[in-house]
Amino acid sequence: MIARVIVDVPSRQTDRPFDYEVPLALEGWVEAGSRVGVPFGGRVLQGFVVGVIPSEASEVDMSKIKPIAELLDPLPPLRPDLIELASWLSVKYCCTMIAALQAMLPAALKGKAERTVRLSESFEEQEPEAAAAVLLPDGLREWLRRSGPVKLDTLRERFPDAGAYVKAAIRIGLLEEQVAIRDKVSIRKVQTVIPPVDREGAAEALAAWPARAGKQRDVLAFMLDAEGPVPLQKLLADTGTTGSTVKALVDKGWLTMREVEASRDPYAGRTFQRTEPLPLTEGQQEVLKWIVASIDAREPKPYLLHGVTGSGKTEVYLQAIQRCLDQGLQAIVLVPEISLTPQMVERFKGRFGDAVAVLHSRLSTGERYDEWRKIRERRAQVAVGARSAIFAPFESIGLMIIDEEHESSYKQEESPKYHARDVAIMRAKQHGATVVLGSATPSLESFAAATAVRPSGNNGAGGGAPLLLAMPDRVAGRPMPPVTVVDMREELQGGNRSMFSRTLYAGLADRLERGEQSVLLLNRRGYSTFVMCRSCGYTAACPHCDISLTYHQKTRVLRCHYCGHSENAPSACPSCESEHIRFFGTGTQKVEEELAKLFPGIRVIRMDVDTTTEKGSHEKLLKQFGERKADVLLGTQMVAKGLDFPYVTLVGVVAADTSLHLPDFRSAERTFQLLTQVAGRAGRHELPGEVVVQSYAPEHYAIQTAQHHDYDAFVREELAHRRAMGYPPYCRLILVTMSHEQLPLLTEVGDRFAQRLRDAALAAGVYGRVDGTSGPRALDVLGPVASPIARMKDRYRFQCMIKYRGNVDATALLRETIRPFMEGSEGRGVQFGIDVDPHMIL
DNA sequence: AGCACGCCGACT
DNA sequence: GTCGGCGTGCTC
Repeated sequence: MIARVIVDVPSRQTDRPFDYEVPLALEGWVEAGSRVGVPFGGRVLQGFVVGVIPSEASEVDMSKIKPIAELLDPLPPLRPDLIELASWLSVKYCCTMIAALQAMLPAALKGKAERTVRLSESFEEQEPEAAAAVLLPDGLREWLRRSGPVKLDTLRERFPDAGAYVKAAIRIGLLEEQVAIRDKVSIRKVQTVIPPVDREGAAEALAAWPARAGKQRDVLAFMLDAEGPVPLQKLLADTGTTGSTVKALVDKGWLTMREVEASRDPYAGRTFQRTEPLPLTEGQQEVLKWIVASIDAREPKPYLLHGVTGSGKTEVYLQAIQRCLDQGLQAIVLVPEISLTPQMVERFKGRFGDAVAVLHSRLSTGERYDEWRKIRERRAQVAVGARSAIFAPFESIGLMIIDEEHESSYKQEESPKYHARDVAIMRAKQHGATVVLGSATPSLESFAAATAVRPSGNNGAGGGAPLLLAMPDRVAGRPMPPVTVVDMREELQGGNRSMFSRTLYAGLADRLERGEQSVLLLNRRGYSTFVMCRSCGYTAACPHCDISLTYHQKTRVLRCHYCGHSENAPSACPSCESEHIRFFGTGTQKVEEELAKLFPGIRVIRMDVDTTTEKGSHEKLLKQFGERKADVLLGTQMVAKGLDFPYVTLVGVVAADTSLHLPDFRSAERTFQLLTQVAGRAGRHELPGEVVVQSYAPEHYAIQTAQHHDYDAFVREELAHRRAMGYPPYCRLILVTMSHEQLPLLTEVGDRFAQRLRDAALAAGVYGRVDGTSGPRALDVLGPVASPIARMKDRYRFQCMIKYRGNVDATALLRETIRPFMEGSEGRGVQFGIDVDPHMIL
């Protein structure tokens, strides 16, 4: 048999299956989805089997075909549907197959070759002369004799000069070399102790136990009470002994030890209060009815659930999932990374217990792998996680929920640059599953699709337009909090030069007096600290990238976000030697100082990049705030999402329009979403809430509509703008980024590439302007222009924007045009990056 | 991506 | 005259 293998080489030239012979010993074990080690161009690599065919069906010359070196997992990590999904991903997002496959699997399964050497056992005796000719340095041979197989890397570390000897020794067979794929983490093994088989005998022995071996007696007594194997760690902890005591009992034959597989459970030791389904409001019932009917019908159907903040979407999710489980189907819940807090996990674990696997980036590689295996081995039926959990290897999915559907974290910014929403809709087709996109502020793309305003001829994931479901009311009839918009220009004219308007100041003072809490949002992107000289205007920039360096207060180091370059912070300006060099803070620091000045003794928790880099710090800060250990929670975007504290009665937005005027067509949408989300943090419980929004452009529709909690009005305005400007959802975009070390070469290749693309579009009869008034089918190529970050890692960057609408297979056109640039001499080393449906235009 | 094979500069 | 620079080209 021949296995068709995708090898782990992230290059377009190797982006196709290679044929390998399945050794007789592995026949029946190697199947589509298996992970294998294969020889490839003089080394051993990891690869994924995407198909197994009879030997005669291979089109490769027999003499070229090598055998598979090893099989890496007993159970293939990939299911057939995931292989199919990977092909779809690689086509839709123009990425390599290996990148698509790897995106679906936990990092633990990215094994690398490890080379080991060991002394040949018989060689020295049989060929003493040859052995003598390769006099391995003193100590090296002795070391090898003692330690058995040794990692080549380790050997190089300890004997840096031994290279030539080792090579010669391998050549004549004195040393044997072995190459195997080694995973980043392995399946965790735990020692367990097994109770005595002869319980009566043990009991008798115990009765007559010598007094001096008291510890052994305790251990044996403990084990007699045990019903089954006891983990060694637990036994030691419970009896207060050490390993030697147990070992003595093992040696005497009373106990035996065994190694068993174990999971690293990130929630070990935590018990989750079992919760029962809550009674639903009429609105919730109506929505649930639709979803349940859809799950039962097992037809792939997407729903857009537009529910205002506090309308009880999560309870609907929980009951829909229950329906799935009752039907023997599995469910996936996606939550934005930032809101995947312990409270969120608790709601799912509380309802479904051990059937829940949790997948998020804060887990260690090993923990993630174990949670993933719970799914693969059918020990879990519900996956709750961030973006990549959409690839959970379930067998038959009934429901996929994407909560806070509008969140940009569902778009992956590295290759493959997929959007979890599109993947969900594709998987739904494969499984006959229902998709629920939930949000208080649905993305314009989803809303437009659900209301049939979309570019004609959807060539995306397809699956039909989502049906719009609405939950316009908060549970228990709680009102939306009133929003006051303060015109900061008037404040300034009125003589108030502080960053707080009189309204916000009064609000804060009032909460302090009443012992209630406030949330302050500083809506600011690119909130990192940077260094500037106040005398000459010098700013510290990365020598490899066109970007300012970020100042890290703790280590007093300047670091580049893009390439990792770091240097010590200067004490004087490197340009003019002035000492007026300043570290400009995040803005939140400034607000914090101002608060301390205005309200002496105020307790502030600041949440921004500086205070949340440490693991778990995010949760710790929120916990403190929840315990009312602070009066004000001050932060960036991250305070807007999913928080629910009963004593928060005031939400202030310090400067609402800082995100409004970014050169990005989504800036109004982002601003509206942020304001609406943050406003939803107030008055979620008995105490009524209030929101104060400070702005220099209070008349802007994004702010006006957010003030009135009027999503529909916002969408109307925004859609009109998008139509006029010819932006999504009235067209689709593909961003092509090109980079090279040499600028002239890059501009030349870039221009030619754009021209080729226009020619191709012209030949296909679709070339034309794309805006609100253009015809039903058109594709336009804008640029190339210098990227907003014009240089990164010593490479210049240019980009082209492809805009198209209607039934145009733009990715196919792009792939065909790009091929000669990638493979042939035409590209001349220019690197191409493709982002389909980009989110970051900047 | 690596590693090999292949043509032109600074060394024993 | 050789060692080695990294420029193309292939990997089942």
